[in-house]
Formats: sequence, C-alpha cells, structure tokens
Amino acid sequence: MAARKHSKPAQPIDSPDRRRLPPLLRRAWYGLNQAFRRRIAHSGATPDQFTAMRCLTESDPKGITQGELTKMMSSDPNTIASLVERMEAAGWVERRAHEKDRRAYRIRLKPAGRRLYLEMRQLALDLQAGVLAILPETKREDFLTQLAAVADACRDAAEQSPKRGK
Amino acid sequence: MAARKHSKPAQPIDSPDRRRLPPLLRRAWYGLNQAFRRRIAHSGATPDQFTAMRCLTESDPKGITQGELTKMMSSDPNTIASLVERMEAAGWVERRAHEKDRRAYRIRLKPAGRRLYLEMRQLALDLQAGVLAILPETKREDFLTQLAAVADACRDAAEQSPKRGK
DNA sequence: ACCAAATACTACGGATACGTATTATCCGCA
DNA sequence: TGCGGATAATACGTATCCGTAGTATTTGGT
Repeated sequence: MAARKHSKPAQPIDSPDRRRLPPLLRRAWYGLNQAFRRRIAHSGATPDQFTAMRCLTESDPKGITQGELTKMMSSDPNTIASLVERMEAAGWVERRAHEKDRRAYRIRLKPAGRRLYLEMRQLALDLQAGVLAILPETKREDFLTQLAAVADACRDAAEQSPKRGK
Repeated sequence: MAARKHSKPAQPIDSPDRRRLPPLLRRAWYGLNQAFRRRIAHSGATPDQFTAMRCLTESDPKGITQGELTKMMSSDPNTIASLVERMEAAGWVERRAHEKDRRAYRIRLKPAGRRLYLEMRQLALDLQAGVLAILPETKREDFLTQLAAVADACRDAAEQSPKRGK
C-alpha cells in the first residue's frame, strides 16, 4: 500500500512493474490468433485467409482489388499477393481482370469460399464472445472504442514513419 | 440517428458497423510494430529482437533459458531459437551452457546488445507515449488494465485450444 | 536404481510481414 | 497530345509464426 498516490510515479514509464502497451498488444494479438488458428485448423484455412474472406463477404459483390484488400486487412501488397494466390489455388476465390484498370484484378469469393467462411464465422464469434466476457458488459463498448482510437493512432504512427523519407 | 437506442442491437454482433475485437487488435499490433520497425531500422535490429533484449535486461543477469524467453515474449520455441541464433551472430547476446541443465542454454545480453537496447528504448518510449496520448490521461491506466485482462483471456483461449487434443 | 513421461532444444516446412526493385498502366497537367 | 509521377501487381530476400517430428536430458514414481 505504499507509493501508490497521485504523485508522479517513482517507477520509470517502462518499468516491468507497470503495464506497457506493446507487450499487452502482442500477447492479446498472438493469443487470439493462435486460439483461432487452432480452432479452424481442420478446415485447412488460416486466420488471415478467414480475414480475407470476411472482407470479401462484406464488400462489393463485384469484387475488390488486391490494393483495397490490403487496406482493409491493414496488411501489405506483397503479403496479400501470396495470400490471394494460395486462396485461388484452394478454389476459394477467383481473380478476374478489372474492367476499368488493366493493372488490377477483381477478387471475388467463390461458393466454396463462402461456405467455408460461414462455417468459420461461428467459431470466430464464439471466440470473440468468450474473450470479451472477461470485461463487465457495461465496459465492453467503451473498451472497444478506446482500442479503436489506439489502433488508429498506431496506424498513423506507422504512416508517419515512412520507409524511405526518414 | 435511427436505431441507436439501448435495446438489443438489430445488427448481428459481427456486423461491419460494429467494432470488432480481432480487426482492432490486428490494426493496433501491426501498426505499432511497423512504426517501431521503421524507427529502429537504422540500427539493424527488428522489433522482436528489441523485445528479446528488453526481456533479457529485466531478467536475472545470469541469463535465462530460451524456454523462459519464449514465455516472456508470448512466442514459440522455434521462433525464439532462430531469433537468438541471429542475435548471437550479430554479437548482441551469447549462449552458454546451463550449469544445472545440460539440455538448456543461458542467454545473456552482451555489452553491444545492452548499448543498442538503451538506444532503442528511448524510441520505444516516445512511440508508446505518442500512441497513448490519444486517450485522456485519466483513462489510460484503466484501458491498460482492461487490455491486460483481454490479453490474458486470449492466452487462455489459445491454451485451451491445443494443437493435438482438439 | 530404472523406466516412462515431461522438458529444452533443434530440424524442417508452409504461411505471413515487409523492405526493395521492377513492370505495366493510369492520370494530371502543360 | 505527351510525359513524369503515382499506382497495381509481382519478384525476391530476410525475419517471424507455428505445426510436426526428432534428440538429448531431466524428473517422478516404483
């Protein structure tokens, strides 16, 4: 019960005794990802592939480009290229020439992909509900709102630290 | 301004209109990681290598085993093995035989690693402070406490979804 | 003391993250 | 109309994530 007043903390901001954002985010993300990967392993898909299917399901049914998928998944063009390549080989999505832009594709979920998505979706909902059950129900929305603000701040920080410019 | 009362939401729990934990965690973690990677790129180290150095700095100066580092980093034995291998090649850590357990190593930070850690630590502090500045100061500790609870729940969920047992 | 189970680490392979470079194409502006 | 810069993908390499399997060693129960 000592040294826990409102004065400036005696511990440095990154003392092991204090809660630090990066390790917490790391543990939360890897834990959630790992739990989900194991629960859907039987389907042959990965968590990232599920995420891609969700983005495609919630988008224009005409299909989106890899660039749009890259933004939606907070990912990278290279990563998305090989991700889509594997998903196309698995028969879950198809790539068609874009009518307006000959550099781009239109990626669309195929029926097999849609069926698989709906199957995994329930597991995803169960997992998310189980994890959020840790917080009192009245706090959940506030927490998610704050997390969204932090996530945006992280993205902004990344964009303000460009690869080359520096 | 419609349908935003206190009644049960008309939208399904994973409607694109609602905030969902997995995409938020993904964006936050990748954004933070990317921002930090770019800020320390000049040093030749990666964010994971920084994390390992932080763990070693805050641990028993006699050194810890790879298994202990695996737990501290919420990682995996395979990942840690190659991580440590590269860090040893870079001259930042050393692996010595463990006095008690001949299966294990003791990993210790070398002076070059310690110097590099201290250099990167300031950049990490600046980044974390910048991101958390998004939240009002009075909310930060509560948010981190809730995030810690969620992170623990994620880890538990992962452990309850074993690779084999199913 | 002995043996089975657990543990620390390594080996191997597929998937992802991402930086750099290259090609094809689009677009704004003179 | 024409050209330089921006953009959509791809190719390639390194680092990380993690599942499976194998080796060496420790540990617990008899």
